[in-house]
Amino acid sequence: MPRPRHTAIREQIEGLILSGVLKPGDRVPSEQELVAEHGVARMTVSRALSDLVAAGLVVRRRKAGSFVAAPPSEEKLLGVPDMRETLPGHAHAVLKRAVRVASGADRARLGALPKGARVLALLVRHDSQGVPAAMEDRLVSLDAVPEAAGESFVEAPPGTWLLERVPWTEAEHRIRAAAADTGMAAMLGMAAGAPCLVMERRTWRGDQPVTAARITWPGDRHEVTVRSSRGPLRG
Amino acid sequence: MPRPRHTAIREQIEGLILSGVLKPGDRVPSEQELVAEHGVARMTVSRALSDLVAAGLVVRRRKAGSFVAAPPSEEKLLGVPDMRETLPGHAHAVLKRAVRVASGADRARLGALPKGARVLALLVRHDSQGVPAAMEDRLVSLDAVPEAAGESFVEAPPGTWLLERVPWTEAEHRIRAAAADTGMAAMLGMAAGAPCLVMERRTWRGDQPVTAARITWPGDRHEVTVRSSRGPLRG
DNA sequence: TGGCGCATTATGTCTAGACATAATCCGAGG
DNA sequence: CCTCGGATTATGTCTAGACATAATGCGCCA
Repeated sequence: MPRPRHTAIREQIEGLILSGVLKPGDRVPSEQELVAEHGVARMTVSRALSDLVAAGLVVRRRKAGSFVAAPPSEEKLLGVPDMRETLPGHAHAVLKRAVRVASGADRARLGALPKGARVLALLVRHDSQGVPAAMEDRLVSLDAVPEAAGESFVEAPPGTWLLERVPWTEAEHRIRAAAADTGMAAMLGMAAGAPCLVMERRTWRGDQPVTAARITWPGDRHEVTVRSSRGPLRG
Repeated sequence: MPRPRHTAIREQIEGLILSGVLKPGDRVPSEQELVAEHGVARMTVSRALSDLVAAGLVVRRRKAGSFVAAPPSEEKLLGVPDMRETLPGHAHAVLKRAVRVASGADRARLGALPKGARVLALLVRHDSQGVPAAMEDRLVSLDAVPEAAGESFVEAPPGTWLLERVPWTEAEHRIRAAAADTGMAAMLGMAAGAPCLVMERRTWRGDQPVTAARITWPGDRHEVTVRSSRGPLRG
């Protein structure tokens, strides 16, 4: 079958959003404009926009128009709540911060990077009411997010900061249990060898790696929740 | 706005699928039939069916018709692979099997059950190439799945068996790290106190609890992977 | 009996209209 | 300057057609 026209229209707008040309809150072309641009009936562009709504990339408001949707909260991405929202009395401290040319190990964590690409490496401790709650060891590709090089991450922790700025297309989480080594145990105020929940999260924009984070939680202080549902749908 | 007609049509079919009247592989009414039944234009029922396809409840084949989709594999539910597919040389053994009236503890795990409801309690060990790989402690509500009472679970482990038969609408996973107690350590062939990944999965059909499983993996032999993506969409 | 090709059929996409509805914009009146 | 209400506008839904396409299955022919 020839490629449906509504698919072409949808992909054009997807491209604008995922490439960053259109940012959250920006207006996307109205039905009228798309009808004129592509020379199709209104139902056809309506279908394209409806599909984008279903995918969560676009929100539409009568009379106002169609807009790029805010990216889903980390909460929705996986049950991993945004730390600032969930941990009571959350604070964080940036323990290390370095910009460097990606090493072999960095490449292994982030995936295919161009030769000589620079990365930002961060080590952050998250506290809840003065008690250490998690350690975050993160790499950010400066190819994908150049503006991260000038960010101190004092205001917002890197997870939150990135999620607000960088549109992503793909995310992977790997969760395992591990025993705390002595360094980790000291930083988290727990016994060496005690069980920890280790989560590695990687995100991509298209084929381009964006960030890789390893977050370690004391096993007795945290759990990850994932909820999924199958129909009835929104609507 | 008055309730859209395509929504009413969609929900009618959703109801047939989720209530179990239509099972995976069954034919759903054709566009023609729905047009005649509801007195609407074909595009309207087409929209309803398209939404069901997007939700993964229905698959459509030209000339053949529309059919109830096979439920997603456990693989897709969460990155938790179906044990039979992923563990090389998988075998399982039912260690305990009991039918009883739900106790207070059973109620706490499964959620709201009618008074006097019966449950099936199972304890299953999963092996990979002769080595213990996981312990599964599961409750099944016999209100939701009466046919489970007569099933031995020798052929297929309970997770696989249930997934093939019971349509679900909601699933929740909680993942945490814990130290193995002596009993668990003995059954899994690991040291007491060693880290384990504990996953509790609960599923519902509508408001009705279906099953609750607690699966314990040795921390060094397993990890859970979750992948999510945001557009480009299928199609 | 067996295999091939074509008619049939259900879905997939699209059009050019129509009316409904929510929300914004803007002007009139206070 | 502020507020209320109506005109405007973009989206939401729907119709009655149309043509395209894939796949089934039947009949024809060997």
